[in-house]
Amino acid sequence: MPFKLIRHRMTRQRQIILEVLRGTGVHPTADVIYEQVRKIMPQISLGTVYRNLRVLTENGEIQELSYGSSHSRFDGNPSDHYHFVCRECHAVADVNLPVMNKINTLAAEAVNGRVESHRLEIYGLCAGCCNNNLCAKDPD
Amino acid sequence: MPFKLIRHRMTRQRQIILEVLRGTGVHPTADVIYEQVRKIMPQISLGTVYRNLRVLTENGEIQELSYGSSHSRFDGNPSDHYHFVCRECHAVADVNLPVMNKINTLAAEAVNGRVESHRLEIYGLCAGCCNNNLCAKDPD
DNA sequence: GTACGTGCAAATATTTTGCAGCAGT
DNA sequence: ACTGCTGCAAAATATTTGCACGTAC
Repeated sequence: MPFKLIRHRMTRQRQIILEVLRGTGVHPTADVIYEQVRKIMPQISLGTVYRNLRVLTENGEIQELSYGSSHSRFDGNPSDHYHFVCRECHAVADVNLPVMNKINTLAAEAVNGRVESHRLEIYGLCAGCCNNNLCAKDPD
Repeated sequence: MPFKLIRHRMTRQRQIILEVLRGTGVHPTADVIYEQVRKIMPQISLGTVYRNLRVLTENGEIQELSYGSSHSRFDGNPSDHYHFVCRECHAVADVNLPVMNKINTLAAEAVNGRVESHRLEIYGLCAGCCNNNLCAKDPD
């Protein structure tokens, strides 16, 4: 038997992590999630947060986003959608733009292999950073 | 004077790193670049490779790509283009698809702030992994 | 009862940085 | 000569993991 079916359990830790992620509009990093969850369950460990984020991602209940280099961010909304990333404060927000399935069709002609999905990120300045006079200047 | 102009020097190390990046079709990680450069200049240090990758990225001479979580990859082609990422072997390849500027226009209407650019990644199975019978199965 | 999950702490992996001497312009 | 750059090694960051005990099912 090459594959073993793991029967995941819904522990209190996993449940709280999921609730925190679903209840926030920002797309927090693992340690921000850790801090949030600790307010509800102070004894949780960071390792548990990472393990659960992995399990939830593999289950398709949340999604992992990685922009810039360093740390990952997580999104409690598992459905396919696009993101906006602020080049100044690095905030990540959902973009209210329909998913363009046509991109997969177009890409399939240009790629040697099988196209399954795509990921689109919009970059720029968020409203907050824009108001800090940054929008007066040209982009770097 | 809030900004200081740094006058970068073209050292032999920087030059070799740039040549290695421009001479490869793959999009290598920092330590792969390090190994390549060491064949030409064995005494170079990993810290120098990281410092130069940063400077070159800031200068717009190369670009940094980050998919999945862990390590960054670098692309010796600084012009705007899209990438294909294999979900199995994580190889990254250029996609021969024109840049769709219209996406910025569309996004500008859906975003609160200033849209400057976008990044598009196509996901799927590369030709090699496809041939390993993986294309017979449905995606996970 | 079984075996997945947890907290803790140590281990990994990746990237950054302080420092004294080196080298591009 | 000025100041950025280098190699080295240590530090900082982010994430993973071994282990013994705990708990969902």
